[in-house]
Formats: sequence, structure tokens, C-alpha cells
Amino acid sequence: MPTHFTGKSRDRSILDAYIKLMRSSGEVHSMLYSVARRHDLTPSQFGALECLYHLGPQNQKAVGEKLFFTEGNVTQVVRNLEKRKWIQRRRDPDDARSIVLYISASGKKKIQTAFADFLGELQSGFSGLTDAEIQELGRLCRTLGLHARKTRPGI
Amino acid sequence: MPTHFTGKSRDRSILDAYIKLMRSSGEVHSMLYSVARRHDLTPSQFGALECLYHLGPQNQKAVGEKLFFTEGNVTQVVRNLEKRKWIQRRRDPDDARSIVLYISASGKKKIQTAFADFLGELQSGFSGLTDAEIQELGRLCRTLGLHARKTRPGI
DNA sequence: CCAATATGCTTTAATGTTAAAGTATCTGCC
DNA sequence: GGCAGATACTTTAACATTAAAGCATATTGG
Repeated sequence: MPTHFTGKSRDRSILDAYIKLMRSSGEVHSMLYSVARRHDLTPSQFGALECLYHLGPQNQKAVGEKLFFTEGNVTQVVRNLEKRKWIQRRRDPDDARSIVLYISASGKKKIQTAFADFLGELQSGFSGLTDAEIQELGRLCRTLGLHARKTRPGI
Repeated sequence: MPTHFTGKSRDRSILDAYIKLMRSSGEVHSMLYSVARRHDLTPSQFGALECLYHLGPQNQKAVGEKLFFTEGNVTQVVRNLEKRKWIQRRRDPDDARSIVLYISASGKKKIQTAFADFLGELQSGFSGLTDAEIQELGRLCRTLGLHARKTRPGI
């Protein structure tokens, strides 16, 4: 959202930072999109596989929360991953409502390759920043994210 | 994309910053989403109206580039805005291929209200950061965005 | 124990987005 | 002038996402 808003100084800084935040995250998302595409995945599938790969088996609810999916969306993404044999779904013996997701051997292989590819792209993307700047960016985003979440109505 | 990746130090910083960037931008996008929804707009419609409001009449191509829409998507968003009488579309007399978009009086009113609402949310979201931090965040995002874009294949 | 409510997931319909192919117009080069 | 390629937009089909309603199972309070 480009803007020529001319208001109070802090408001201008906020809008400016907002635009740059959304632009940069958009660019980075484009990277993920093109990497995922190259490996025959959607960004959502990539995220879900990565989540199961690095964090271990979890139920759909947990995956959905981590990736900001809506409930119905998790069902869809997970169904497609199962169709491709990259994950397995098993009823949780302790809670019959819940379905636990396990990444398969082929799923691991798929995400390992795709993830390495993505990391390579990220390295290029972040190449203009020093280590200290990268950490500072992380810190600022974290603070922003927490406040934004707290502020959001209905959560 | 949450991760427990354990690799080289810089890689870890990059992935950590990446996650926080995407989380915070996601939260901020949720703000836009809920504000837009409250005003009976989609985020895309909000963006397009804001663009025409603050930057003046432009053709569809220009709007699409600024908002990262695909061509087909611009057509759709703009058609819906015209249906609601918030914009007008006029052939460019100097280039018959091009259609220039003008925001209408009711469109202005709509975006003024919605934009003020959104700015209020942004102020809350950024309330945890000092002016200097906000500017630093903007600077870091800008650098990242430029590098990421340059890096992206096929642009 | 039972009823009321909450939770985890699925289904559905509406909508948004994308990529690719198509149409009309313009520009540059011979 | 006229052809070849570029440009601005539209259309289409496939797919992703959302909200809302529905279903089965768990949990809580009487």
C-alpha cells in the first residue's frame, strides 16, 4: 500500500515502516512461493511439511495454529499431503476427536531438498544485512508482532 | 513456519528473523483484513482505493504493480470497485489499450474512514516501539526487500 | 449419571488468486 | 507503410482460502 499520507511525524514513520514491512515480507513470500513451486508444493504444503519435519508429529489443530491456517484449510492441505503420501494421519488414541500427523520417509526427503533450496534463497535475500542487523530485525519484528497480536480484537 | 533448524549461526539468525518477519507481517495483515472487513472491503479493494486516493488517477497496470497484483487480479478487483461506484474507469485518450482509474466522491469517503480506522490499529500495533526503532525497522525491511527482489529469479 | 458446553475436525458455498491463453492496441524497425 | 514484437487489459479454468454450519467426541457442573 503506497501512500503519500502527510500527517503527524510518528504516524508517517509508522506508515512508512508498515509499507516497507509488507513489501519486504511480500518479497520473501515470493521466494517461498517460487521455491515451493519448483518442488511441486504449495507454500502451505511446504509450511506444513516443514513444521512436521522440524517439530515432530502433531495434531491438525497444532499445525493450523502455528501456520495461521483456518480449520477448514488445514483439512484441505493435510488431505493433499496425505494423497501424495508425504504424511500419515492417525487417530489419537487418547482423544478420538484428534488426528495426529506424521511425516513419511518420502515427505522427509521432499522437505529436506525444498528446505535447503529455500534456505539458499533466504541467504541471498539477507545478504545485504550484517549479523547484528538480522538479529535486530528479528527483535523489532518480534516486538511488533506481539503488540499487534495483543491489540487485535477478538483473540 | 516454525522451525527447530540447527545449522550454522548465521543461518539460524536468518531463519529466526525470517519467522519473526513473517509472523509480524501476518499479524499486521490480519489488522488490515479485519479493518477492511469492518468497512465492507477486501484488503485488495482497500489497497487499490488507498492507492488511488493518495496517489491520484492511474491506469490498472500502475495500480497492479504497486500492490503486487497479477494482471487478471487487477481486472477483478477494479471491476468490483466500479460496481460499487467507488471508482470510475476511463479509456486513456493517449493510449487506447490503457484504462485510467479515478476514485469517486463516495470512494473517497469510504477510504478516508477506513484508512483512519486502519491507522488507529497500526498505532496500537506499533505502540511497543520507539520512534527510532520504527525507523530502524523500516530501514532494515527496505534493505531486505531490495536484496530479496534483486535476488529473485525471473524479474 | 446427565445435560450443556467446548473441542477437533469436516463439509460446503462463496470468494479471491493465479497462470495461461486470448484480444486489442501501440512501437520500432525494415 | 507494414510487419513483428511489446504492452494493457480480459477471460478462463484450476486452485487456495475463508466463514459458517455440521458432526462426533470430551469435558464440566449439577
